[in-house]
This record gives sequence, C-alpha cells and structure tokens, in this order.
Amino acid sequence: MMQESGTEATNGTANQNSAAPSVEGHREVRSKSATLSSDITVSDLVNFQQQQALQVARQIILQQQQQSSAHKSPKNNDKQPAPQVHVHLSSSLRLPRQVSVQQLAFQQQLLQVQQLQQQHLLSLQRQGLLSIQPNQTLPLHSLTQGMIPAELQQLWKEVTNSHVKEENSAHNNGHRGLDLSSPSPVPPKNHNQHGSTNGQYISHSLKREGSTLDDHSPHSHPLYGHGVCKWPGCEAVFEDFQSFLKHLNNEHALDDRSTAQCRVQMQVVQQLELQLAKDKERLQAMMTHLHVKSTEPKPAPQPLNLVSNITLSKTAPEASPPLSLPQTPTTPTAPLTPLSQTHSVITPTSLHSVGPMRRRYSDKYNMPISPDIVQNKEFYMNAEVRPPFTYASLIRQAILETPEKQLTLNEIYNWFTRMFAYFRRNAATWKNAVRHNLSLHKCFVRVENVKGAVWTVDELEFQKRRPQKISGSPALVKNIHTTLGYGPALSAAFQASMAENNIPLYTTASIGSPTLNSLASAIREEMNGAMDHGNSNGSDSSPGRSPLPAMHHISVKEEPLDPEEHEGPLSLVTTANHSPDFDHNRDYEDDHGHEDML
DNA sequence: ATTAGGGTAAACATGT
DNA sequence: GACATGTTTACCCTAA
Repeated sequence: MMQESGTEATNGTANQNSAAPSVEGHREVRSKSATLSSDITVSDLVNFQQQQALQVARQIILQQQQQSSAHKSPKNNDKQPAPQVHVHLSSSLRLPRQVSVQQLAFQQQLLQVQQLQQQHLLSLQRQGLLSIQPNQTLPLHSLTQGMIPAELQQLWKEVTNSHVKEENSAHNNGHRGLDLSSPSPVPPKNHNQHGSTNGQYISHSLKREGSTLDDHSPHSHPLYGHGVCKWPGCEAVFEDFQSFLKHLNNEHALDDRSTAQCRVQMQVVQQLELQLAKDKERLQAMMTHLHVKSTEPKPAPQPLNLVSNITLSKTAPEASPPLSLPQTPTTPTAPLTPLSQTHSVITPTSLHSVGPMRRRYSDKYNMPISPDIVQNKEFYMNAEVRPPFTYASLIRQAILETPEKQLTLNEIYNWFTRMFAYFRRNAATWKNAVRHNLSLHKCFVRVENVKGAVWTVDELEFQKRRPQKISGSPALVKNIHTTLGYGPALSAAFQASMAENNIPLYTTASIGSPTLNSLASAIREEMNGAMDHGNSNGSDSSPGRSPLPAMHHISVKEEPLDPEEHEGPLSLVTTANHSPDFDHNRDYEDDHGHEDML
C-alpha cells in the first residue's frame, strides 16, 4: 500500500553494512576514525618536533666539533685517534655501536621525553582535543620505536662522543671527561661514575617541580631530586646536597658539552612549548567553533559506531534542539577525538547499545528516551547501533514527536528507519515487532481516521506500565548510581567500546572522562527530573527513572504517578523535536533481506 | 527456581 | 493473489 516511502538519501549506504551492527560496526568506525586529521596532525607535530630537535642538535654538534677540532689537540686522547672526532657524523654511524653509559642515559632521557609527550598527549586527550588512531594504539609508538631511538640516540651519541673526546682532550688539559671512544665500553651503570641513567630532563624544565632554576632553596635544586643529579644524561647519586653541588660544578660546569646539552634541552623545551601553543590554539579554535554553531553542511552520513560517531548537535539540521551541549567552556572536554571528532552527547543509554547486545535491553532502557534520542539523534541516525529502548518506547516517541500525536503504521515505520540506522535493515523483523507492540500494549490506541487508521498513545496507560517496571528499576537505579560515579556499568560498556576500538586503556580514562562527564550530567539531569517531577517524562522509562532504590521500594504497587508530573522534559522535548525535515526522509527501505540481524 | 518484561517468529485474519 | 495492517500465541532471554 502506498508507502510514502523511500526517498531517504542515505539508503544506499545503510544496507551496505552487512556486518553485525554492533561489533563489526565498531571496527568499521574505528578505521574511519583513524583517518581523523587530528591524529595526523598530532603525529606530525611530534615528528616534526623530533626532527627539528635533531636538526638543531646536529647543528650544535657540528659547530662544536668544528670548534673543538679547531682548537683542541687530538693527541690528548690516548685511546682514540683524533680523526675520529672529525668524522663523527658520517663515520660514527658505521662505528660499532658501543653501548656507552651516555647512550643509555640518553635513551632514558628519550623515555622521559616520550613520557612527557605522552602525558601531554594524554592531557590533550583528556580534553578531547586529541584523537588517537585506534589502529595504532598510540602515535607515540611510532615515535618511540621509530625515529627517536635510532636518530636521537645517534644524535646523543654524537653529542656525547664529541664531548667526550673534547673532554678527554680537555681532561688532559686539566679538565676531566670520559673516554667513551674507548673500545672497552664503560660499564653502563657507571656513567659519570655513578649509577644508572636517569631522565627527568624535560620533566624538570617543564614541570619544574615547583621551582625554577633561580628559585631553589638551600637543599632544593631543579637539577637535584631524590638524591639524584637530574642533569640530562646524568644520574649521579649523592648523599647530600653539598655533594651534588660539588658534582654540579665539576661535572656540569660551563663547557661545550654542557652548553650543547643545554641547547638541546632548550630546543626540546621550545618544541614542546611550540606544540603546546599550537594545541592551545587549536583548543581555542575548537571551543570557539563549538560555541558558534557551525553552519557547515555535515558530512555524508555514514554508519558509524559509538566511538566515532556519537551524536552531534551542531550538525543536526533538524529541529531537535541540542538539549545539552556536552561541556561547558571550562571543560574542554568537548568530546572529541577518539570518541568522535564531533561533539557528542553520549547519554547513558546510548552506551548500552555498545556491544553485541542483541536482544532485550533490561529495564534500564526504559528510561525516557526523548532526551537520549534527541541528544544522540545523529548518532542513531548514522550508526547501526541498536537503540537502547524498547519498541514501545520508540513507538511512543515517534508518535509524540508529531504535532498531531498520531501516526499511521507506515509512518511509524518511516520514523524508525529515519531515526535509526539500525532499523534500516531487517525490516521484516522489527516491523513485525512494531506491529506486535502496537497490538500488545494497551497504551497504543488505534484510531480510525479519514485516511485510515492511526496510532496514538494513551499516556495514562503508558504510565501504568511504569510502576510495574519500577520493581525492575533497581537495575536502572544501580546503573545510574554507578554511572554517576563512573561505575562499572558505564565504564564497562565504555571500556568495552574502547577495547573494541583498540584504544589503550589509559584512553578510557582520558578520553572517557569528558564523555563520562557528559553522561553523568545527562544522568543527573534525568535523575533530577525524576526527583523533581516524579516519574516525569511519562516516557515509558519512568520505572527506570526512580532515582533511588528507596524510592522504588514503595512504588511497586503504587498507582501511576500523576500525569501532570509526566509533562516536563519529555513534552518539551518531543514537541520541540518534531522536525519537518523528517517528512523528506522517507523510507530507508526495506527488507534488505533478513541478513544476519539480531 | 520463579516471575515479569521484552524481543522474535510466526500463524492467522482482514482490508485494499 | 499479493501485500499491508493487525491480532494473537509461543518461545526465548535477561534481570530481579
């Protein structure tokens, strides 16, 4: 019969996802997210930074070597012929790699640098500013395993070797130094006559651990911590501060090596600062952008999954008002990256759709769907993720979204396909379920109309279901509570999602935080609503709304809440939500075979 | 172990 | 007869 169907533009793509909606879908999205520009940018930035540091360091070394070779006597080196000093850049590469102490030290410094960078990246991620390519776990890997160890280590070798040689020369001239060029490697742990390597290098320059170079108490020095000299590459241990000072003056006096190290350090710091500045700038731009609704056309809808595609209010052209922008300006957490490059508003329920959850959602899914649907509208529209709502809830939502509060069966179908990518497949299955629910639940009333029959919602009936569900709501309540505390339920779902996407654990915290915050906010909202209006919303989820266990203990057999109280949020939402544009989105048809499906 | 709610499948009826 | 719409039943699963 007259299907007003099918003009949905996105149909084509909708069916191409033969993969299971949940799991496979995630993978797909993951790979997509991997192409996010921010990933590349960050990676490039860091690489660039490294390269620049190398470049500068090399220059420094060259200069120094030129200088040293110009005025130092090669003969002073009893173990290494002078010429070696002059060929460092080229021939040193061919020299057998001797694991010098300084190399080790430098390696550790590199680790420190990497850690710092990682921290930086993590902080960016926490702010939702950085996205990690799921497939690469962490961009840092490429840094730490690629160029850094090789090139930087080589660089450091060059630095240290040249200095050592200089020092050796100098040593004979009254200075002291290490003969690293000696074929017999110095015991790795005796660098500078001391223990193992150290790092702290950058961490000190950046973190300063509360002090500055010129601001240190008698027993506090930026280069001295925990009894260890924190000069880059030095990890000398000292019993007391005085010893350290002595060491500092002797070992790290103003000489070429120290100067070079200092320059390298400066360069590193500059690069990090540069990167920080850039990231700050980016953050600013992002925040600005987010506060000024974008008018840009949204990218072609693609089936995405939770991770890369959670809703965006900004791009939603429809009426659905962004009930809540995820974050306040103070929380630059605007869910970005890994999770999505768009500001997502992941509401609690949406998380539940993550994973292979196939059948029935527990009572917790009876939460009012309006806010969730509205907030995650785009997400559901694009991601083949099963909405965490019962058919009854969805049907009701569909009906209430219309001005007339009534829909024909076919219109309900259309709403489903329009609003949820998930329902663009296996139509026979879910349509049957829709019909089944319409008939089964008394809350759905069939009304004969001029143009046939339409379905309406009997809110009272609908509400009646609530109390019953309340008995089952403890789950929801518990869920809410745990969620508020970033508890097991949520984090489990979230972590599962993360795991799904190969996102390292730490990202769960860093990335998740913002999102979780928004989740918590959403939930709080919901809870507030429940508290303030009882089973407000009247959405079918009311049972779930009972915010506290104590509350539903008494409600199992309570009579339905006053309808009045159900007005609130839901009404507003549903009313505001109605989007005319929907009329243009017809039919994502239709029986794309029953493929795999549920 | 039981119960209730929900999802899925399917048989069947009716109308177009 | 095919299809859409509706109703009903049965079974399964999950959570309480």
